[in-house]
Amino acid sequence: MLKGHLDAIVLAALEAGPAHGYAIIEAIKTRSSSTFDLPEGTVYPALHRLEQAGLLASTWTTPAGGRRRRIYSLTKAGVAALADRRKAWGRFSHAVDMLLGGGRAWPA
Amino acid sequence: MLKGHLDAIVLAALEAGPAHGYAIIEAIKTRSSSTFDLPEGTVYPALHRLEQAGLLASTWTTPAGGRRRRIYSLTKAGVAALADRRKAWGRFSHAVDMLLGGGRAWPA
DNA sequence: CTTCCATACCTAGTTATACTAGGTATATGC
DNA sequence: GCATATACCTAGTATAACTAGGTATGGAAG
Repeated sequence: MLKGHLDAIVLAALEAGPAHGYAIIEAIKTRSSSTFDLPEGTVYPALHRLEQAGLLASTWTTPAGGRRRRIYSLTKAGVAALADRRKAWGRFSHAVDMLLGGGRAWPA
Repeated sequence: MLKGHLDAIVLAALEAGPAHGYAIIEAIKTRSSSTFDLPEGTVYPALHRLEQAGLLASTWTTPAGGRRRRIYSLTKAGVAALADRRKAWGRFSHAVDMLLGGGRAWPA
């Protein structure tokens, strides 16, 4: 369960350049060493949501002798949102690390 | 949004010893440097859920001249679950770090 | 040559979870 | 005596992730 962090992951996947949905899924799987093998039903709606929110833009392409693809790229707002999400992830994961790392006794 | 990780946080808060709900909320706030200032409506239902699942046990106490408190403690299953959740968090956060840390170009 | 798999997209509906917004009650400080 | 902090609770809401389907093409295997 990625709840709340999927957007950041998808945005980050597009940081290196535009890509289509299926490639994004593969990239997330590869770059997470298969920790995240996301079903399409998770990623496609997320892409639509992010486009709706103005963080992504898309165009249809049909490569020579290929299937139609929808290419997504980060908008300016998307780049900014990614930076925000990264900071939020840093704060979040640091806080959880503190809480889980613990094992200290209760403060008096 | 803590989705999916709240259980681990609550279980970890009880690792150092039994405590009541309100104290757990305070401890989470303190030990996360106020990153997590969880509303009661989040924590109490979570405690009930975890008790229902057999990961926590509770007893009522009334300290001298005090309000009634429900003291929660980890069960054996709760200790085991915490260990699992910790591992899951490690895998999860490491994977997200890889994905967000990136910025590399697409592999050919 | 056809059958299967990988590619590539989609959505309606379910589920689970965190949160909102209330409510109750006691002890303490001003 | 009134506000604040302590201490508990629950019904309802929002929404995100996932399940489980559906469509269609290209290439490989048989």
